[in-house]
Amino acid sequence: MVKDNYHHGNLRQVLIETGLEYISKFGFESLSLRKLAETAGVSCAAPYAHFKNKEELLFAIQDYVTDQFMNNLTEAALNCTNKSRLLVELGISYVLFFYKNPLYYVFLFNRRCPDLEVYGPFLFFRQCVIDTLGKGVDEEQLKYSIIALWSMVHGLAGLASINGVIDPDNITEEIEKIITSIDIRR
Amino acid sequence: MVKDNYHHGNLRQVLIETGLEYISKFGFESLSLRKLAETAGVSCAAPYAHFKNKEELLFAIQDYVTDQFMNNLTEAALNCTNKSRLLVELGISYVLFFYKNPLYYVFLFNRRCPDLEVYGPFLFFRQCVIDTLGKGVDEEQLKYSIIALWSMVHGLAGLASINGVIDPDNITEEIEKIITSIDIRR
DNA sequence: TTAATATCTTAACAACGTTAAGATTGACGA
DNA sequence: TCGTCAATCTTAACGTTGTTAAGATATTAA
Repeated sequence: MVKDNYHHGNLRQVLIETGLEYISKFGFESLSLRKLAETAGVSCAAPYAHFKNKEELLFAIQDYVTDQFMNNLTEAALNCTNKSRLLVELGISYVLFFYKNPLYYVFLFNRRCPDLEVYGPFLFFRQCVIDTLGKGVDEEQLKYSIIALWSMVHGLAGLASINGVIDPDNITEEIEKIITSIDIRR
Repeated sequence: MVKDNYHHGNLRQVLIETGLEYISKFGFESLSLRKLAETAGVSCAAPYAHFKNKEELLFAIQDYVTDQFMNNLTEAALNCTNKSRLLVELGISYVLFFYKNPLYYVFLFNRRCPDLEVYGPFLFFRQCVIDTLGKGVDEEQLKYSIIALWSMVHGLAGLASINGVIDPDNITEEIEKIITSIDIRR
């Protein structure tokens, strides 16, 4: 049995992208390497030429989604002309990303625990908070405020898809009202 | 092969408890029904007399942990004599529960999406917020504030075990400083 | 005592992740 | 152009898993 193309040519990227497609629909727990290989038109052992095992493919997909997430955040910051609204826009963008793809949430945050000082989305969020609050806040207090703000946005991102948390007809406005209902203690 | 006790006698509860023990150590994803059955000294098909399938056992364990979590919250509220500290104590208790058992977090919140109006821990948290803030806040504003506060505590619970978020030598104090660094907008 | 029911065992099935051994392809230097 | 070598893929097999069917054993209740 000889195929005209013995080599797939782009298997690694195809596995990542079709894998992600599956995860966004059904979650990463039920993803099967064999089915993924079959979908790509390749034998069940072929993926092992590109990934050590299933977990390493999942890590690659995780990095892929993290990039998308990060781009989402930076874009929101760039599109924000009114500096006083930076944190609000950033928060909305953060929550919306996972509201649109609830299954990404666990996949991104609760598989490979990211190290805080290397984790891009957090570093970017922190810098935005620092830029916004300026020099008006005590440095130690600022440290805790950053974690608190991040926790709020991050928590809302995880809860947003729960029935009753956000009105589906007013998503963006609802998120903004929630986010702006708390204030930094000075 | 005849055992003196053909019937295990307490298999259902044993499966729940040893299952939970495993989950707290290794997470629910790698839990195996067969190994669980073997540990209980029973054949691999025996659990199916008590649970329709593996998922239903996991749901039962989830309910079991949710009860523990709920008891944790109500106890914290009962032990709080100073009414002005109710929300702080509740938040600390909330975060600590998952700081001690990080693997419970995904297991509780991101498998079977709880309905907000039936979910005990949220209902209790909401009532505490209402009791604390009293009549001083606009009713619609209160709705969003509750979600914001819950998001913050809930988010922190998920992030707390990430390296760098909380100083391990000062856990309770750190959590309090983070929680109290934001305020409700009135 | 007997019949019904709950609980368990044995045996088997398909699907899964993974590995070993070997085939095919493409790239590159002699 | 040829031969080598690494990258990529296939085939075949292994052990583990969740699940089911058929039947055995214990418990309960009439």
